[in-house]
Amino acid sequence: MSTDLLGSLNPPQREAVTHGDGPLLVLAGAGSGKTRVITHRIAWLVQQCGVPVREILAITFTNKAAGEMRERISELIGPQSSGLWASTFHSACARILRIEHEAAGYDRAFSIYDDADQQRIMREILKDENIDPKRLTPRAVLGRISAAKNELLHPRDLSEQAADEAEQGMARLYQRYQDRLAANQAMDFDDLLMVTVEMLRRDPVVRERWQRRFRYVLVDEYQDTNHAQYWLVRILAEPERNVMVVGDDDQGIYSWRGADIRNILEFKADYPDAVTIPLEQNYRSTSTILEAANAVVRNNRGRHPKKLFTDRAGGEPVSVAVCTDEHDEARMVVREISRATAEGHALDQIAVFYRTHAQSRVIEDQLVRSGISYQVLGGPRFYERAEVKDLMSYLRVVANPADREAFTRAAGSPKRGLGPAALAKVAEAAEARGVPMDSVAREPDLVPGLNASQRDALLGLGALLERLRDMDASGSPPDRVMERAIEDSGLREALLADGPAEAGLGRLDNLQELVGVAAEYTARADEPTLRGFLEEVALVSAVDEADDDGGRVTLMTVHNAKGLEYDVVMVTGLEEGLFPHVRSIDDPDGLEEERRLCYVALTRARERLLLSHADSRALRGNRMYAIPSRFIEEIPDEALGREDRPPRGGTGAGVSIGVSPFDVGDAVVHESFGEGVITGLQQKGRLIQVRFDDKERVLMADMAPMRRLAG
DNA sequence: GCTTATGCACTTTTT
DNA sequence: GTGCATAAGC
Repeated sequence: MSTDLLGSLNPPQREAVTHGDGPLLVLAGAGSGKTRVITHRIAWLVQQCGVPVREILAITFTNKAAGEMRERISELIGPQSSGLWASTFHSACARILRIEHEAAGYDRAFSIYDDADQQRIMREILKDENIDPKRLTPRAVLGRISAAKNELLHPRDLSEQAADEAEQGMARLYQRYQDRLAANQAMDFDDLLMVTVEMLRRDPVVRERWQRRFRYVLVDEYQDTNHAQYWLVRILAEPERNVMVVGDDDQGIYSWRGADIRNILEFKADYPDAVTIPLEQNYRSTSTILEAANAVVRNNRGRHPKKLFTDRAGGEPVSVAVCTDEHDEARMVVREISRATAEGHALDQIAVFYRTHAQSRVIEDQLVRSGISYQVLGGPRFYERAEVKDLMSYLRVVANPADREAFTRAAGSPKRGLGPAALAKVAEAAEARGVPMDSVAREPDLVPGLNASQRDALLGLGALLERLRDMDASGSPPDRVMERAIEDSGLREALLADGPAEAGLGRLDNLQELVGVAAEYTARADEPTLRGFLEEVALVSAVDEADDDGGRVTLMTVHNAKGLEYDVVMVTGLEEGLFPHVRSIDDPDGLEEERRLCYVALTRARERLLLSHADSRALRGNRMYAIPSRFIEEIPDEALGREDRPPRGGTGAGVSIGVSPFDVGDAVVHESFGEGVITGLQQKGRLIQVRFDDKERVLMADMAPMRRLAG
């Protein structure tokens, strides 16, 4: 068996798999078989070292990756693999917290709040604080709170560090937000990590229990871990230090989410005796694709120098499509998909990438017209659909009576005459008595100021929730509870009654699908519970929702593409200001992250890589002129299969056009936008920012129909 | 309380 | 061009 386990591995892979105890850092380049190394190492630990499967914790970036890992390990070691913990950081923490909820200070049935829940709460807090939501958006505040949590900072820490009034205010908003979550027995995504880490730090009994439990910790995509995740790994691995981290500093693309690339760059400092093993042989891409990707990322400083190689010599040249605008680009995408399928590539082996979600619509339009079936990752998600959230809110409040957000949503849908004003009264009455909203609902006479029909509606809702809770308590599976909720709440009736029949039916189908998901969960789980189901649903990611056997082309942002691979990859919108994005273009670190993002995109391709850019693109309603991304310039001509670049648009790309005729402060007049003032130059004057009456635009210096005003 | 109309902000990336 | 939030009307 051991020969089987190692036979398919190259020497460095084998070294990583058979590494003894102690810290191990695997620097795994793109496509170097890191998943293989992790799965085989787990099998090795179990079979050769006699490590019980339940003592291994494997952390992956998505639930889908975790599922695939479990599958592959099961192929290696058989049914005992079912005892393995392979999950994301967030899922692992949620699971630990359900068990240790008392030590953590939460109900066992705590709710997990998603982005929409967070926004709603923050909007209300800002309103209550009389803060103009235009001056300070809920999103911005939540971003700051998230950053603080990732650094394991509490409101009081923020308050102590505050340098001015504004920061003091932020600390206050953070505190109010936490109070609100606590009142609902709820955690947001960041809390899952932070609460777990703090519990482990605070409580030696709990800490030792989990340290003994997980004697081996393996972490994938380590370059994208944040401070909280870093500490979680460090604490769990502390006594025995059997920690293996796998990552690639060239693929760190989540710094904006608190990921700290230093975690991987400084692993050796944390664990001086760590063994470092580089995996540099790429098994995925042709050498041409690899050459292009390497050439781009080589322009970054502050990275582990490495040289990926492959023995898949040659391959098709990387091609660059120059399009007139985004519609032209979309048609090109369709043509290339048709060409690839005609040449024998399956649709599910073709992917289209873009920097921002907004770019997907135009491409989707063309795909629909051509009848090519596709899926969009991270678009409007199933679990974010209104009717799905409505149904989920019934289940959430059944599982966690303290969850007022869920109660409020359930009460409002379907319409039963309970509006915001009435529900505020219910919340107030619940607050005053210190009981959940639905126990107030069962005694509506306690709520002052309601009319008779509202009291009836509340009574009915309270009774329904009680029935559903009884079902759950007596062991009815989640899908049965759900069916009852759809019927008795009137959701079904409301969906059938309102709007065009097809729309209502479509939404009802979504609810049926949700019931199906629950039934599937019930069949699969060891101990199916409503709580367990809700948790699973709360933690699904965009990539988890993808299906890869549908025979469809997949569209996604480059961020979503991490860890995936396709025969044919198209990277669209490679334009200055879009990719690299304007928001990072003037910041050296931001620009390097954009470049890593580009590296991730290019290295997803196995056989064929197509890049495209458009001369003009409609953005936020107005049309912008664009020049090709510098990342295209960074790809050597040989990889593009040509000695000379084709001439384009008068001036050759990559050729300096000399001194811009415009300078900051110049007054100008544009053929269609009228008079304006130059406010900035980018790209050595090739791009100019102009402030017109209505808004600021970025134009190409040598193409815009514009001249300086004399004077 | 609910439905419809208008305006305005949106677009970086997400567990 | 869109979707969302607030405002006005029923």
